[in-house]
Amino acid sequence: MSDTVLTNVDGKPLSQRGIDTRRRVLDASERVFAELGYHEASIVKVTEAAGVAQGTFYLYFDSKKAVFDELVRDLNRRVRHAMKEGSSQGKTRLEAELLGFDAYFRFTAEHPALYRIIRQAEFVSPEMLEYHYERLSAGYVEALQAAVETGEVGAIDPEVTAWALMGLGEMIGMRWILWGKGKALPDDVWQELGRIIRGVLEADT
Amino acid sequence: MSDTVLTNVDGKPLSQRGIDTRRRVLDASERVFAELGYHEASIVKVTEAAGVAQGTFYLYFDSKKAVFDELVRDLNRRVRHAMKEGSSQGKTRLEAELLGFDAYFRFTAEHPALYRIIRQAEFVSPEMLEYHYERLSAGYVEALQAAVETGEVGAIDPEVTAWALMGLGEMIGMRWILWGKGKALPDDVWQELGRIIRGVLEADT
DNA sequence: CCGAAACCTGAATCGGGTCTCAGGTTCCCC
DNA sequence: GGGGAACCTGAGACCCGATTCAGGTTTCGG
Repeated sequence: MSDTVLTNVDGKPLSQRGIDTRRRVLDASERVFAELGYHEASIVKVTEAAGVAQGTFYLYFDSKKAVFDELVRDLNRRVRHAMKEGSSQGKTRLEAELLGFDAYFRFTAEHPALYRIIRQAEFVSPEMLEYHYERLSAGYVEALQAAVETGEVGAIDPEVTAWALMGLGEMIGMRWILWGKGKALPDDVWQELGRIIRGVLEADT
Repeated sequence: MSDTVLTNVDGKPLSQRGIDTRRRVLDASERVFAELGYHEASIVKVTEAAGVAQGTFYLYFDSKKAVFDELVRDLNRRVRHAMKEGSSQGKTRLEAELLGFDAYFRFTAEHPALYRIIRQAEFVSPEMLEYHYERLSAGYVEALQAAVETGEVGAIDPEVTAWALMGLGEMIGMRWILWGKGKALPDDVWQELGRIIRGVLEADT
Protein backbone atom coordinates (compact mmCIF):
# COMPACT_ATOMS: atom_id res chain seq x y z
CA MET A 1 0.00 0.00 0.00
CA SER A 2 2.18 2.87 -1.15
CA ASP A 3 0.80 6.38 -1.04
CA THR A 4 0.73 7.51 -4.60
CA VAL A 5 1.07 11.16 -5.43
CA LEU A 6 -1.83 12.54 -7.42
CA THR A 7 -0.79 13.89 -10.78
CA ASN A 8 -2.36 15.52 -13.80
CA VAL A 9 -2.48 13.61 -17.06
CA ASP A 10 1.11 14.53 -17.85
CA GLY A 11 2.33 13.05 -14.61
CA LYS A 12 3.04 16.33 -12.88
CA PRO A 13 2.22 16.48 -9.19
CA LEU A 14 -0.77 18.58 -8.19
CA SER A 15 -0.97 21.59 -5.95
CA GLN A 16 -3.61 21.64 -3.23
CA ARG A 17 -5.95 23.46 -5.54
CA GLY A 18 -5.49 20.76 -8.18
CA ILE A 19 -6.08 18.02 -5.61
CA ASP A 20 -9.33 19.66 -4.56
CA THR A 21 -10.62 20.07 -8.07
CA ARG A 22 -9.72 16.51 -8.94
CA ARG A 23 -11.62 15.30 -5.90
CA ARG A 24 -14.65 17.40 -6.83
CA VAL A 25 -14.69 15.83 -10.27
CA LEU A 26 -14.30 12.32 -8.87
CA ASP A 27 -17.12 12.84 -6.37
CA ALA A 28 -19.36 14.29 -9.03
CA SER A 29 -18.59 11.27 -11.19
CA GLU A 30 -19.70 8.94 -8.43
CA ARG A 31 -23.00 10.74 -8.09
CA VAL A 32 -23.69 11.04 -11.79
CA PHE A 33 -22.55 7.54 -12.74
CA ALA A 34 -24.60 6.10 -9.89
CA GLU A 35 -27.70 7.96 -10.87
CA LEU A 36 -27.58 7.73 -14.64
CA GLY A 37 -25.27 4.87 -15.36
CA TYR A 38 -22.04 5.03 -17.26
CA HIS A 39 -23.46 5.56 -20.71
CA GLU A 40 -26.04 8.19 -19.87
CA ALA A 41 -23.53 9.98 -17.72
CA SER A 42 -21.88 12.34 -20.16
CA ILE A 43 -18.78 14.33 -19.41
CA VAL A 44 -20.92 17.42 -19.78
CA LYS A 45 -23.15 16.24 -16.94
CA VAL A 46 -20.25 15.22 -14.73
CA THR A 47 -18.46 18.52 -15.16
CA GLU A 48 -21.67 20.45 -14.60
CA ALA A 49 -22.23 18.54 -11.38
CA ALA A 50 -18.67 19.28 -10.37
CA GLY A 51 -18.99 22.93 -11.31
CA VAL A 52 -16.08 22.96 -13.73
CA ALA A 53 -15.69 23.22 -17.48
CA GLN A 54 -15.47 20.18 -19.71
CA GLY A 55 -11.82 20.70 -20.43
CA THR A 56 -10.99 20.56 -16.75
CA PHE A 57 -12.04 16.95 -16.64
CA TYR A 58 -9.26 16.05 -19.02
CA LEU A 59 -6.66 17.78 -16.91
CA TYR A 60 -7.09 15.04 -14.33
CA PHE A 61 -8.36 11.99 -16.14
CA ASP A 62 -7.32 10.46 -19.41
CA SER A 63 -10.79 9.45 -20.41
CA LYS A 64 -14.27 8.69 -19.24
CA LYS A 65 -13.26 5.09 -18.64
CA ALA A 66 -10.27 6.16 -16.56
CA VAL A 67 -12.46 7.97 -14.07
CA PHE A 68 -14.73 4.95 -13.94
CA ASP A 69 -11.83 2.68 -13.09
CA GLU A 70 -10.69 4.99 -10.37
CA LEU A 71 -14.19 5.09 -8.97
CA VAL A 72 -14.21 1.32 -8.67
CA ARG A 73 -10.86 1.34 -6.91
CA ASP A 74 -12.06 4.08 -4.60
CA LEU A 75 -15.34 2.41 -3.67
CA ASN A 76 -13.66 -0.95 -3.31
CA ARG A 77 -11.11 0.47 -0.90
CA ARG A 78 -13.85 2.12 1.11
CA VAL A 79 -16.13 -0.91 1.47
CA ARG A 80 -13.30 -3.15 2.43
CA HIS A 81 -12.19 -0.65 4.99
CA ALA A 82 -15.69 -0.37 6.42
CA MET A 83 -16.07 -4.13 6.54
CA LYS A 84 -12.72 -4.72 8.17
CA GLU A 85 -13.48 -2.00 10.68
CA GLY A 86 -16.80 -3.63 11.51
CA SER A 87 -15.69 -7.24 11.67
CA SER A 88 -12.66 -6.46 13.77
CA GLN A 89 -14.97 -5.93 16.74
CA GLY A 90 -16.15 -9.53 16.64
CA LYS A 91 -15.00 -11.97 19.28
CA THR A 92 -15.73 -15.10 17.28
CA ARG A 93 -15.49 -15.76 13.56
CA LEU A 94 -19.28 -15.86 13.30
CA GLU A 95 -19.66 -12.62 15.21
CA ALA A 96 -17.00 -10.99 13.06
CA GLU A 97 -18.73 -12.22 9.94
CA LEU A 98 -22.05 -10.78 11.04
CA LEU A 99 -20.49 -7.45 11.91
CA GLY A 100 -18.80 -7.41 8.53
CA PHE A 101 -22.15 -7.96 6.83
CA ASP A 102 -23.68 -5.25 8.94
CA ALA A 103 -20.98 -2.82 7.88
CA TYR A 104 -21.47 -3.86 4.28
CA PHE A 105 -25.19 -3.17 4.42
CA ARG A 106 -24.63 0.20 6.02
CA PHE A 107 -22.15 1.09 3.35
CA THR A 108 -24.60 -0.02 0.69
CA ALA A 109 -27.34 2.11 2.15
CA GLU A 110 -25.10 5.15 2.12
CA HIS A 111 -23.40 4.46 -1.18
CA PRO A 112 -25.75 2.76 -3.59
CA ALA A 113 -23.17 3.80 -6.15
CA LEU A 114 -21.21 0.72 -5.20
CA TYR A 115 -23.75 -1.67 -6.67
CA ARG A 116 -24.67 0.47 -9.55
CA ILE A 117 -21.15 1.07 -10.64
CA ILE A 118 -19.98 -2.50 -10.21
CA ARG A 119 -22.85 -3.77 -12.29
CA GLN A 120 -21.77 -1.63 -15.17
CA ALA A 121 -18.21 -2.77 -14.94
CA GLU A 122 -19.11 -5.98 -16.72
CA PHE A 123 -18.84 -4.18 -20.02
CA VAL A 124 -17.34 -0.82 -19.18
CA SER A 125 -14.28 -2.31 -17.55
CA PRO A 126 -14.26 -6.08 -17.05
CA GLU A 127 -10.83 -5.97 -15.48
CA MET A 128 -12.17 -3.73 -12.73
CA LEU A 129 -15.06 -6.11 -12.16
CA GLU A 130 -12.60 -8.87 -11.43
CA TYR A 131 -10.43 -6.54 -9.42
CA HIS A 132 -13.35 -5.66 -7.19
CA TYR A 133 -14.54 -9.16 -6.48
CA GLU A 134 -11.08 -10.61 -6.13
CA ARG A 135 -10.08 -8.07 -3.56
CA LEU A 136 -13.32 -8.36 -1.67
CA SER A 137 -13.11 -12.13 -1.55
CA ALA A 138 -9.47 -11.97 -0.53
CA GLY A 139 -10.50 -10.36 2.74
CA TYR A 140 -12.93 -13.16 3.47
CA VAL A 141 -10.50 -15.87 2.47
CA GLU A 142 -7.81 -14.54 4.75
CA ALA A 143 -10.11 -14.37 7.75
CA LEU A 144 -11.67 -17.77 7.07
CA GLN A 145 -8.29 -19.36 6.51
CA ALA A 146 -7.12 -18.07 9.87
CA ALA A 147 -10.25 -19.37 11.56
CA VAL A 148 -9.74 -22.79 10.00
CA GLU A 149 -6.15 -22.88 11.17
CA THR A 150 -6.95 -22.04 14.73
CA GLY A 151 -9.64 -24.67 14.61
CA GLU A 152 -12.35 -22.15 15.30
CA VAL A 153 -14.30 -23.40 12.34
CA GLY A 154 -14.15 -26.88 10.87
CA ALA A 155 -12.78 -28.14 7.59
CA ILE A 156 -14.33 -25.68 5.18
CA ASP A 157 -12.85 -24.48 1.91
CA PRO A 158 -12.15 -20.77 2.49
CA GLU A 159 -12.17 -19.87 -1.17
CA VAL A 160 -15.53 -21.33 -2.09
CA THR A 161 -17.06 -20.24 1.18
CA ALA A 162 -15.82 -16.70 0.66
CA TRP A 163 -17.44 -16.40 -2.74
CA ALA A 164 -20.64 -17.94 -1.45
CA LEU A 165 -20.83 -15.45 1.40
CA MET A 166 -20.06 -12.59 -0.93
CA GLY A 167 -22.79 -13.59 -3.35
CA LEU A 168 -25.31 -14.13 -0.65
CA GLY A 169 -24.56 -10.75 0.91
CA GLU A 170 -24.77 -9.00 -2.40
CA MET A 171 -28.14 -10.48 -3.22
CA ILE A 172 -29.65 -9.86 0.20
CA GLY A 173 -28.30 -6.33 0.09
CA MET A 174 -29.86 -5.71 -3.28
CA ARG A 175 -33.22 -7.10 -2.28
CA TRP A 176 -33.59 -5.51 1.14
CA ILE A 177 -31.33 -2.48 1.16
CA LEU A 178 -31.28 -1.24 -2.39
CA TRP A 179 -34.86 -2.15 -3.25
CA GLY A 180 -36.17 -1.89 0.26
CA LYS A 181 -37.79 1.12 1.75
CA GLY A 182 -36.13 1.50 5.12
CA LYS A 183 -32.53 1.27 4.00
CA ALA A 184 -31.87 -1.21 6.75
CA LEU A 185 -32.34 -4.93 7.03
CA PRO A 186 -35.63 -5.83 8.79
CA ASP A 187 -35.07 -7.69 12.03
CA ASP A 188 -36.51 -10.97 10.88
CA VAL A 189 -34.35 -10.96 7.76
CA TRP A 190 -31.33 -10.22 9.88
CA GLN A 191 -32.17 -13.13 12.19
CA GLU A 192 -32.53 -15.45 9.28
CA LEU A 193 -29.32 -14.24 7.73
CA GLY A 194 -27.60 -15.11 10.99
CA ARG A 195 -28.93 -18.63 10.74
CA ILE A 196 -27.77 -18.94 7.17
CA ILE A 197 -24.26 -17.69 7.82
CA ARG A 198 -24.01 -20.01 10.77
CA GLY A 199 -24.96 -22.85 8.45
CA VAL A 200 -22.43 -21.83 5.85
CA LEU A 201 -19.60 -21.78 8.38
CA GLU A 202 -20.48 -25.19 9.73
CA ALA A 203 -18.28 -27.97 8.50
CA ASP A 204 -19.71 -31.43 7.93
CA THR A 205 -19.87 -33.43 11.09
CA MET B 1 -49.36 -18.75 -19.29
CA SER B 2 -51.30 -17.87 -22.39
CA ASP B 3 -49.76 -18.42 -25.76
CA THR B 4 -49.46 -15.01 -27.28
CA VAL B 5 -49.57 -14.58 -31.00
CA LEU B 6 -46.52 -12.87 -32.39
CA THR B 7 -47.32 -9.64 -34.14
CA ASN B 8 -45.55 -6.87 -35.95
CA VAL B 9 -45.36 -3.43 -34.35
CA ASP B 10 -48.86 -2.59 -35.56
CA GLY B 11 -50.33 -5.60 -33.82
CA LYS B 12 -50.94 -7.64 -36.96
CA PRO B 13 -50.26 -11.36 -36.70
CA LEU B 14 -47.20 -12.65 -38.54
CA SER B 15 -46.94 -15.19 -41.29
CA GLN B 16 -44.45 -18.00 -40.94
CA ARG B 17 -41.90 -15.95 -42.83
CA GLY B 18 -42.37 -13.09 -40.41
CA ILE B 19 -42.05 -15.38 -37.40
CA ASP B 20 -38.78 -16.74 -38.73
CA THR B 21 -37.31 -13.34 -39.40
CA ARG B 22 -38.35 -12.07 -36.00
CA ARG B 23 -36.68 -15.05 -34.39
CA ARG B 24 -33.50 -14.46 -36.39
CA VAL B 25 -33.38 -10.88 -35.16
CA LEU B 26 -34.01 -11.90 -31.56
CA ASP B 27 -31.30 -14.55 -31.65
CA ALA B 28 -28.87 -12.15 -33.23
CA SER B 29 -29.70 -9.65 -30.50
CA GLU B 30 -28.84 -12.20 -27.84
CA ARG B 31 -25.47 -12.87 -29.42
CA VAL B 32 -24.60 -9.25 -30.06
CA PHE B 33 -25.86 -7.89 -26.74
CA ALA B 34 -24.03 -10.63 -24.89
CA GLU B 35 -20.79 -9.99 -26.69
CA LEU B 36 -20.75 -6.22 -26.85
CA GLY B 37 -23.17 -5.09 -24.21
CA TYR B 38 -26.29 -3.08 -24.76
CA HIS B 39 -24.68 0.23 -25.58
CA GLU B 40 -22.00 -1.01 -27.93
CA ALA B 41 -24.53 -3.23 -29.62
CA SER B 42 -25.92 -1.00 -32.33
CA ILE B 43 -28.94 -1.83 -34.39
CA VAL B 44 -26.63 -1.88 -37.38
CA LYS B 45 -24.61 -4.67 -35.78
CA VAL B 46 -27.67 -6.61 -34.71
CA THR B 47 -29.26 -6.45 -38.12
CA GLU B 48 -25.99 -7.34 -39.80
CA ALA B 49 -25.68 -10.37 -37.54
CA ALA B 50 -29.25 -11.30 -38.37
CA GLY B 51 -28.68 -10.75 -42.08
CA VAL B 52 -31.45 -8.21 -42.53
CA ALA B 53 -31.65 -4.50 -43.19
CA GLN B 54 -31.92 -1.96 -40.40
CA GLY B 55 -35.50 -1.15 -41.16
CA THR B 56 -36.50 -4.77 -40.73
CA PHE B 57 -35.66 -4.56 -37.05
CA TYR B 58 -38.40 -2.00 -36.57
CA LEU B 59 -40.99 -4.19 -38.25
CA TYR B 60 -40.83 -6.49 -35.23
CA PHE B 61 -39.62 -4.41 -32.31
CA ASP B 62 -40.59 -0.95 -31.18
CA SER B 63 -37.14 0.02 -30.07
CA LYS B 64 -33.75 -1.21 -29.00
CA LYS B 65 -34.96 -1.39 -25.42
CA ALA B 66 -38.01 -3.44 -26.43
CA VAL B 67 -35.85 -6.20 -27.85
CA PHE B 68 -33.72 -6.10 -24.71
CA ASP B 69 -36.77 -6.59 -22.51
CA GLU B 70 -37.92 -9.47 -24.59
CA LEU B 71 -34.49 -11.01 -24.36
CA VAL B 72 -34.66 -10.91 -20.56
CA ARG B 73 -38.08 -12.53 -20.56
CA ASP B 74 -36.88 -15.17 -22.98
CA LEU B 75 -33.71 -16.05 -21.03
CA ASN B 76 -35.58 -15.96 -17.75
CA ARG B 77 -38.16 -18.40 -19.02
CA ARG B 78 -35.45 -20.68 -20.32
CA VAL B 79 -33.31 -20.79 -17.14
CA ARG B 80 -36.29 -21.39 -14.95
CA HIS B 81 -37.40 -24.16 -17.21
CA ALA B 82 -33.96 -25.75 -17.15
CA MET B 83 -33.76 -25.50 -13.37
CA LYS B 84 -37.21 -26.89 -12.80
CA GLU B 85 -36.45 -29.71 -15.17
CA GLY B 86 -33.26 -30.50 -13.29
CA SER B 87 -34.52 -30.21 -9.75
CA SER B 88 -37.62 -32.26 -10.44
CA GLN B 89 -35.42 -35.36 -10.54
CA GLY B 90 -34.41 -34.91 -6.92
CA LYS B 91 -35.75 -37.22 -4.27
CA THR B 92 -35.08 -34.92 -1.34
CA ARG B 93 -35.15 -31.15 -1.11
CA LEU B 94 -31.38 -31.05 -0.85
CA GLU B 95 -30.96 -33.29 -3.84
CA ALA B 96 -33.44 -31.22 -5.81
CA GLU B 97 -31.60 -28.07 -4.87
CA LEU B 98 -28.30 -29.46 -6.00
CA LEU B 99 -29.76 -30.63 -9.29
CA GLY B 100 -31.27 -27.20 -9.77
CA PHE B 101 -27.87 -25.61 -9.26
CA ASP B 102 -26.32 -28.07 -11.64
CA ALA B 103 -28.88 -27.16 -14.30
CA TYR B 104 -28.27 -23.50 -13.63
CA PHE B 105 -24.53 -23.88 -14.12
CA ARG B 106 -25.01 -25.81 -17.32
CA PHE B 107 -27.32 -23.14 -18.62
CA THR B 108 -24.81 -20.48 -17.69
CA ALA B 109 -22.05 -22.30 -19.51
CA GLU B 110 -24.16 -22.50 -22.63
CA HIS B 111 -25.72 -19.07 -22.39
CA PRO B 112 -23.33 -16.57 -20.84
CA ALA B 113 -25.74 -14.04 -22.29
CA LEU B 114 -27.88 -14.57 -19.22
CA TYR B 115 -25.39 -12.96 -16.89
CA ARG B 116 -24.21 -10.36 -19.27
CA ILE B 117 -27.67 -9.20 -20.17
CA ILE B 118 -29.01 -9.20 -16.62
CA ARG B 119 -26.12 -7.11 -15.43
CA GLN B 120 -26.96 -4.45 -17.93
CA ALA B 121 -30.58 -4.38 -16.94
CA GLU B 122 -29.73 -2.30 -13.90
CA PHE B 123 -29.76 0.78 -16.06
CA VAL B 124 -31.16 -0.34 -19.37
CA SER B 125 -34.36 -1.69 -17.88
CA PRO B 126 -34.58 -1.77 -14.09
CA GLU B 127 -38.08 -3.20 -14.20
CA MET B 128 -36.74 -6.23 -16.06
CA LEU B 129 -34.00 -6.67 -13.49
CA GLU B 130 -36.60 -7.00 -10.79
CA TYR B 131 -38.76 -9.16 -13.00
CA HIS B 132 -35.91 -11.57 -13.48
CA TYR B 133 -34.91 -11.95 -9.86
CA GLU B 134 -38.45 -11.99 -8.57
CA ARG B 135 -39.44 -14.79 -10.87
CA LEU B 136 -36.30 -16.74 -10.22
CA SER B 137 -36.69 -16.47 -6.46
CA ALA B 138 -40.37 -17.33 -6.68
CA GLY B 139 -39.42 -20.79 -7.88
CA TYR B 140 -37.15 -21.31 -4.90
CA VAL B 141 -39.64 -19.93 -2.43
CA GLU B 142 -42.38 -22.22 -3.62
CA ALA B 143 -40.22 -25.30 -3.35
CA LEU B 144 -38.78 -24.32 0.03
CA GLN B 145 -42.20 -23.45 1.38
CA ALA B 146 -43.47 -26.87 0.40
CA ALA B 147 -40.49 -28.55 2.03
CA VAL B 148 -41.07 -26.61 5.24
CA GLU B 149 -44.71 -27.58 5.27
CA THR B 150 -44.03 -31.27 4.84
CA GLY B 151 -41.47 -30.96 7.58
CA GLU B 152 -38.68 -32.06 5.30
CA VAL B 153 -36.65 -29.06 6.31
CA GLY B 154 -36.88 -27.19 9.59
CA ALA B 155 -38.14 -23.74 10.42
CA ILE B 156 -36.38 -21.69 7.79
CA ASP B 157 -37.65 -18.53 6.17
CA PRO B 158 -38.22 -19.48 2.52
CA GLU B 159 -37.98 -15.93 1.23
CA VAL B 160 -34.64 -15.01 2.75
CA THR B 161 -33.23 -18.45 2.08
CA ALA B 162 -34.30 -18.26 -1.54
CA TRP B 163 -32.51 -14.98 -2.12
CA ALA B 164 -29.43 -16.22 -0.32
CA LEU B 165 -29.27 -19.34 -2.47
CA MET B 166 -29.81 -17.32 -5.60
CA GLY B 167 -27.00 -14.92 -4.73
CA LEU B 168 -24.66 -17.65 -3.79
CA GLY B 169 -25.33 -19.53 -7.00
CA GLU B 170 -24.87 -16.45 -9.09
CA MET B 171 -21.54 -15.62 -7.54
CA ILE B 172 -20.17 -19.15 -7.72
CA GLY B 173 -21.36 -19.36 -11.30
CA MET B 174 -19.63 -16.16 -12.21
CA ARG B 175 -16.38 -17.14 -10.55
CA TRP B 176 -16.09 -20.73 -11.76
CA ILE B 177 -18.22 -20.99 -14.86
CA LEU B 178 -18.05 -17.59 -16.48
CA TRP B 179 -14.50 -16.79 -15.51
CA GLY B 180 -13.33 -20.35 -15.31
CA LYS B 181 -11.67 -22.25 -18.09
CA GLY B 182 -13.45 -25.54 -18.15
CA LYS B 183 -17.00 -24.26 -18.21
CA ALA B 184 -17.91 -26.69 -15.50
CA LEU B 185 -17.59 -26.60 -11.74
CA PRO B 186 -14.45 -28.39 -10.50
CA ASP B 187 -15.23 -31.39 -8.34
CA ASP B 188 -13.91 -29.94 -5.12
CA VAL B 189 -15.90 -26.76 -5.57
CA TRP B 190 -18.97 -28.81 -6.22
CA GLN B 191 -18.38 -30.82 -3.05
CA GLU B 192 -17.99 -27.68 -1.02
CA LEU B 193 -21.06 -26.14 -2.55
CA GLY B 194 -22.96 -29.20 -1.43
CA ARG B 195 -21.79 -28.63 2.12
CA ILE B 196 -22.77 -24.98 1.97
CA ILE B 197 -26.25 -25.61 0.63
CA ARG B 198 -26.75 -28.28 3.24
CA GLY B 199 -25.81 -25.71 5.85
CA VAL B 200 -28.17 -23.13 4.43
CA LEU B 201 -31.09 -25.54 4.51
CA GLU B 202 -30.43 -26.53 8.08
CA ALA B 203 -32.68 -24.89 10.63
CA ASP B 204 -31.42 -24.00 14.06
CA THR B 205 -31.52 -26.90 16.42
C1' DC C 1 -50.96 -15.41 -63.54
C1' DC C 2 -52.68 -11.28 -61.09
C1' DG C 3 -53.24 -8.21 -57.38
C1' DA C 4 -52.98 -7.13 -52.71
C1' DA C 5 -50.94 -8.08 -48.40
C1' DA C 6 -46.90 -8.96 -46.16
C1' DC C 7 -42.31 -8.29 -46.05
C1' DC C 8 -37.86 -6.05 -46.79
C1' DT C 9 -34.46 -2.28 -47.91
C1' DG C 10 -30.81 1.25 -46.63
C1' DA C 11 -29.92 6.18 -47.21
C1' DA C 12 -31.09 10.07 -44.72
C1' DT C 13 -32.57 12.66 -40.58
C1' DC C 14 -31.68 14.24 -36.26
C1' DG C 15 -29.59 14.16 -31.92
C1' DG C 16 -25.89 13.73 -28.96
C1' DG C 17 -21.19 12.15 -27.29
C1' DT C 18 -15.94 12.39 -26.34
C1' DC C 19 -12.06 14.83 -26.49
C1' DT C 20 -9.01 18.95 -28.10
C1' DC C 21 -7.01 23.34 -28.01
C1' DA C 22 -6.07 28.25 -28.17
C1' DG C 23 -6.78 31.54 -25.12
C1' DG C 24 -7.62 33.30 -20.49
C1' DT C 25 -7.20 33.43 -15.13
C1' DT C 26 -5.30 32.52 -10.53
C1' DC C 27 -1.64 31.54 -7.48
C1' DC C 28 2.62 32.21 -5.28
C1' DC C 29 7.40 33.10 -4.82
C1' DC C 30 10.97 36.54 -5.10
C1' DG D 1 4.17 43.93 -8.14
C1' DG D 2 6.00 41.03 -11.73
C1' DG D 3 6.31 36.81 -13.97
C1' DG D 4 6.11 31.95 -14.64
C1' DA D 5 3.70 27.77 -13.31
C1' DA D 6 -0.50 25.78 -12.53
C1' DC D 7 -5.04 25.83 -13.45
C1' DC D 8 -9.37 26.66 -15.96
C1' DT D 9 -12.52 27.60 -19.94
C1' DG D 10 -16.04 26.24 -23.52
C1' DA D 11 -16.79 26.26 -28.41
C1' DG D 12 -16.20 23.13 -31.99
C1' DA D 13 -13.97 19.16 -34.68
C1' DC D 14 -15.12 14.78 -35.41
C1' DC D 15 -17.69 10.56 -34.86
C1' DC D 16 -21.48 7.42 -34.24
C1' DG D 17 -26.20 5.78 -33.23
C1' DA D 18 -31.54 5.13 -33.13
C1' DT D 19 -35.24 5.57 -35.85
C1' DT D 20 -37.93 6.74 -40.18
C1' DC D 21 -39.79 6.27 -44.71
C1' DA D 22 -40.48 6.10 -49.65
C1' DG D 23 -39.97 2.69 -52.60
C1' DG D 24 -38.96 -2.20 -54.02
C1' DT D 25 -39.66 -7.51 -53.61
C1' DT D 26 -41.91 -11.83 -52.30
C1' DT D 27 -45.84 -14.59 -51.29
C1' DC D 28 -50.17 -16.72 -52.14
C1' DG D 29 -55.24 -17.27 -52.62
C1' DG D 30 -58.36 -17.33 -56.31
